[in-house]
Amino acid sequence: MKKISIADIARELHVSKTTVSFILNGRAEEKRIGREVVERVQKFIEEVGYRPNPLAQSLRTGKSNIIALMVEDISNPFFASIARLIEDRAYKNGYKIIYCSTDNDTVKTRDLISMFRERHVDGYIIAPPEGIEEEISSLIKAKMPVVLFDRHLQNISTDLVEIDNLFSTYNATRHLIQQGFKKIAYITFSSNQSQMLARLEGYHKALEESAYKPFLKEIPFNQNDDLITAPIAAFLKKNKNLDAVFFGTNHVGTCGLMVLTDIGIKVPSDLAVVSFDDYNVFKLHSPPVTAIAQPIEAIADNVITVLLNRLNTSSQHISSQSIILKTDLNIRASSKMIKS
Amino acid sequence: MKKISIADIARELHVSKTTVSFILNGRAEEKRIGREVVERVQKFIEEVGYRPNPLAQSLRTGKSNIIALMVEDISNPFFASIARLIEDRAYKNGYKIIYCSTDNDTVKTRDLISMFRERHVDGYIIAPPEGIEEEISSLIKAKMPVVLFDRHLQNISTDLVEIDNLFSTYNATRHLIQQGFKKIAYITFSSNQSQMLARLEGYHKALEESAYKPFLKEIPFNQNDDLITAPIAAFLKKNKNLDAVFFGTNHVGTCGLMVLTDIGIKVPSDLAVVSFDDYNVFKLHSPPVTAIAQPIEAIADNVITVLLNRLNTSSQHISSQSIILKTDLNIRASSKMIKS
DNA sequence: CCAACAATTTAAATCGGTTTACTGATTTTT
DNA sequence: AAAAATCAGTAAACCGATTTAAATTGTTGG
Repeated sequence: MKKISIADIARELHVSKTTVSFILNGRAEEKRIGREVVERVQKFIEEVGYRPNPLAQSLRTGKSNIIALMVEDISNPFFASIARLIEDRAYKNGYKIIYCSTDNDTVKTRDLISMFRERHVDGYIIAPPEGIEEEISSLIKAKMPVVLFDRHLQNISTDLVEIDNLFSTYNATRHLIQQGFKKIAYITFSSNQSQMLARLEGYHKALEESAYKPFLKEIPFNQNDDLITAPIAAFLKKNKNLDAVFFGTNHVGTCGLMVLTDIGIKVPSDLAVVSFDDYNVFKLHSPPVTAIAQPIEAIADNVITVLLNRLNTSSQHISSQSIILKTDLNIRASSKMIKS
Repeated sequence: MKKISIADIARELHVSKTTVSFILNGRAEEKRIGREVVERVQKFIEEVGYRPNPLAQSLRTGKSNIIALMVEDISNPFFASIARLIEDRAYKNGYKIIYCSTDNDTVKTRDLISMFRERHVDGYIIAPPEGIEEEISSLIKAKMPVVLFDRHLQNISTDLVEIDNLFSTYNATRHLIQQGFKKIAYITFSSNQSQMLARLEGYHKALEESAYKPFLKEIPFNQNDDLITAPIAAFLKKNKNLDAVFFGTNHVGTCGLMVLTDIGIKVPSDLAVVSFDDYNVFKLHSPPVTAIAQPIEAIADNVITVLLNRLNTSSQHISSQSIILKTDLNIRASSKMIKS
């Protein structure tokens, strides 16, 4: 019992492939296929459970019903959660997701994009690393739907879903200041990605307003936790007089907490902590850690909605939109610190 | 500058498509294509940066260079981490990953498998929900490489990578008993999946050896945290005399910790805690929580190695293998509890 | 009765590769 | 010198759909 093809159906029912194809694609009316023929074909298709070969379809039409999802690292809970939500919506709309982790690696990302192009994926959802402006531009020029999220690229105008990074860190830093903290460090990955720059700027802005001195530690991006904890530990040991520390991403945040636990610094009595992104780790930490919660559901929802709209051709010529979402500052460290 | 096809090359160089195809596929030698021709073609291909259309290739050959990865939930850190490691190896070997979350939903999984079949994916990596024995059998019968992991299915003989679940919980429960705990509860998802049954059995076995009474709470599988925390809270309130609780999965574990925090039960002074799976949440909890660590890297590594071997046709007829990996019991709760 | 037109239906081209089966020329074997 | 084998390469079929352009058949008006 081999797979049955459109030709088999045509032969069996003594009609042409063309007729069957038209019926399959709902163009029977338009193509004035007779009532009786349509019914016969549909009945037969139903009976044998025929499903067209998507590869052949893709080859002919250029559409693959596949969406490429490119994130920094699928094992990062932020991206994993978003991937999950996007996946659900995509499948419900007849699209599959083919994903990959870019590691913020420009060369790798370039390769991946060109592979996806070859495979004729229908659309792209990308948290772009720096330096791939050209490839993205090229995709856009080729009329490919591209939705960026989490960060944007200079001079690239395409659909975008982001959060208000600058305000988020500004606001959280101000919160620390209002709590009486003065020596507030900011520890983050060194990166020129838009969201990272904006976050850093928010921190600086808040400090400047109070004329406080910044304590900045930038760590090279890496997947290996040891290469993150080590510099954090070194930094904290060198700056023992800090009274608060702000972690710029969830990954840095968890690594940071590990260091604090390790070297026996108590939160928040010894050192107040705030982190970007809000996860179980921060909620369950005792006492719980204040964190900036990104609206994961809203981000995923907007991303996939925008992309699906583009794919439905209806909104082909609508100019690209930028959606900026708000974050929540979940204030948790209960014990307010009073510096003498 | 449109995409260039094999026909274009043939025309340009005054050779046949066949010749070009043979050269592309490294069969020039075998097909006795002349040195000079091979070089001319290769040079041209290099120059124009020609890459064959994978869709056309797939259509003809039936191979897609795509691996389907079906997990319970990609946003679960256990699966996300494994996905990440698998992804790396797959891409390095010229395969792409198309993934989906099954939600342990039989119907959904069935649909997904049939979609993947239509798309002619080359191999499957599956953490199977119950009730899809038939589909898996059918895949195997069709000579599709299938690697199951995390759990297995009754009467299905295919490659498998698992951990020693029974021993893991047995061992951890014994550890609790040795610490002097007597009323040890086990909270888990209600499930007939092999790994869940084995874990439960390990717990029971250890208790029986000491003739202790089991306290079991099974919660319906769900993605929604509220539907997990609520029953846990209810259970704990009903059984105030417990002195230890064992969480059967990382998800139940994190939800469990939330409940404990919520209702103000101190770990481990009020209640000792052990969880299956070891994550930041448990490491960073203060005091840190004892947990069973699955060897994520080893699991991913074995899974993809086995699959890649199968795909390399060489090991076509080698009978299927089951790999059972060991876990680590990371003992953390320092304060030993002395019951009077 | 024939042209014009509409209503159905279809042959054939196409997408871009791979593979089978074959050709024509040269060389070796018998 | 005829037959067989080797060499170098190619035409055409094929994978399974979509789509264009055209062919049939039936109807109507002049």
